[in-house]
Amino acid sequence: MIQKQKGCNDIYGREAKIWKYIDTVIDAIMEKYNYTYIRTPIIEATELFHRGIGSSTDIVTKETYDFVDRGGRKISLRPEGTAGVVRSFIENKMYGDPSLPLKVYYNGTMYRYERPQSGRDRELTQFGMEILGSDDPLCDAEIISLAVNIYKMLGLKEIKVNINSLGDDESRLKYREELIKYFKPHIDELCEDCKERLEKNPLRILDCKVDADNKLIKNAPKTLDYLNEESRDRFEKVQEYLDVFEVKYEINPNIVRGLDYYNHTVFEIEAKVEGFGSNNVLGGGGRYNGLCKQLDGPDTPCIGFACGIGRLVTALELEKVPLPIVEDIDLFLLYVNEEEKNYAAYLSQELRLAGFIVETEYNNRSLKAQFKQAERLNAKYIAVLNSEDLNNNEIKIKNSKTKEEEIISLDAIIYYLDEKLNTNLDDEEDCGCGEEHECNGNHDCGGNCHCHH
RNA sequence: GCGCCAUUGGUGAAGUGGUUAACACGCUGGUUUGUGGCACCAGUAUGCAAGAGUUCGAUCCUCUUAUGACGCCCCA
Repeated sequence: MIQKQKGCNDIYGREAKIWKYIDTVIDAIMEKYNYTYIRTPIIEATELFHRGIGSSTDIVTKETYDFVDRGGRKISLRPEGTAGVVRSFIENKMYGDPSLPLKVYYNGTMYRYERPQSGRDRELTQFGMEILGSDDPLCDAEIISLAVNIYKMLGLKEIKVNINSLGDDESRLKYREELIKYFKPHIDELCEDCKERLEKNPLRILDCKVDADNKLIKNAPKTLDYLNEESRDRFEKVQEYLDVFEVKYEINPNIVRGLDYYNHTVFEIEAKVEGFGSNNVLGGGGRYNGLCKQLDGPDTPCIGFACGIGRLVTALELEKVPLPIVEDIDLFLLYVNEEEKNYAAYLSQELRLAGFIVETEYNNRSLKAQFKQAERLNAKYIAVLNSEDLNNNEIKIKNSKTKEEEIISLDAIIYYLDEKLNTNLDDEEDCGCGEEHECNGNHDCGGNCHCHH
């Protein structure tokens, strides 16, 4: 049997509905914030990622899917979205648009050649947004608050926002040096991984799990102490705007992002819900003012955010967030003979075009089996087509929950269903009492919803 | 790249170095029921991830590979 590739997933059924739902929420809110959708290729020149993300980062040196195409070109599957967006920004000369900043969002598949584990796959879907062409701290705050609002809009409550500032390149370099200077005399007190980090990526030592309680780390110099005045002012400004947006956040000096292109504001949003694996960061981002120039474009200040959809789905499920996912059908049409089957076919089309979710039997199974099928599909109503009834222009409709059965005129069926189904909907809608009561099971919340009836 | 555990039917799974791989659910058919959902009867893995090895004989032992789970590095 041919199996799917390691770390890739087939998404179908209920899970696929959740993914589609998330997409609709994202599209809706991004439209309000006036971000336009951008779609860039999944394959890019390998060089883009080496120059963009940084050739010293693990993500580029050992985690890209690389290949040489038939024309001898070095190609990589994109491991993240920003580099492609910036490439597109430059290549299409979007920087010349007088209406800058450009606000865009993407939503697509990324690939990283990693060992899969909880919350990490080789094929992942990331949604992300970028503002290109503005250095205004308001942009930083907007991106962070927008990210938070998306999580909120989806119904997540247990999230935490961590922010930090790496400062400009000058501050960042100086800090790095100070950090090495600080740890070097104590190298023997660090864990094996940290000894390596000291040269490679000293900032990561601060985030070490083994040495979490190490006094050395707690007393290490903080990024924020090494910001120059300008950087510090801008970080404070970002916080002011965040307060305006009423975003709750924490300053976490240990937030160090993995990609080389970040400077100034960096942030991460983590899931705090019980049960998440060790990878609990839902999304993160930051400012990358140097990237555009690095890729031979004009010096353009930018900021962005990216979020893994897979982890988002996990968070939604762990928090048991009620989702508006349709998992039942309105009507199932049963039949026994060919004449009835023809009518079932005809009627199903009529009712579908009238807006109802209608199913019928395809395999000529026994009536008993058809009833079971109707039950499996969660049909709200069941109609057994009967030649005699049909000749009398009548149809027998049964409510599968109450078991009430009615014989109605065929001409009235649309009106009948409309009334019945909409009545059911009304039961579920807000009735203003604000109380918590038992879920009527008509939607997909696993019985845990807080109905505001 | 490293580590640890796992891989039995549609599903959840029990199990043993040796004739017919337990049980449950599900599914299919039948009986009964004024048209299902209850009950009863019957059927439902020629195979225990793939390959190789040890053995008289392996699903159970060994090795390799693949995949899954989790963790490390790193990261969303």
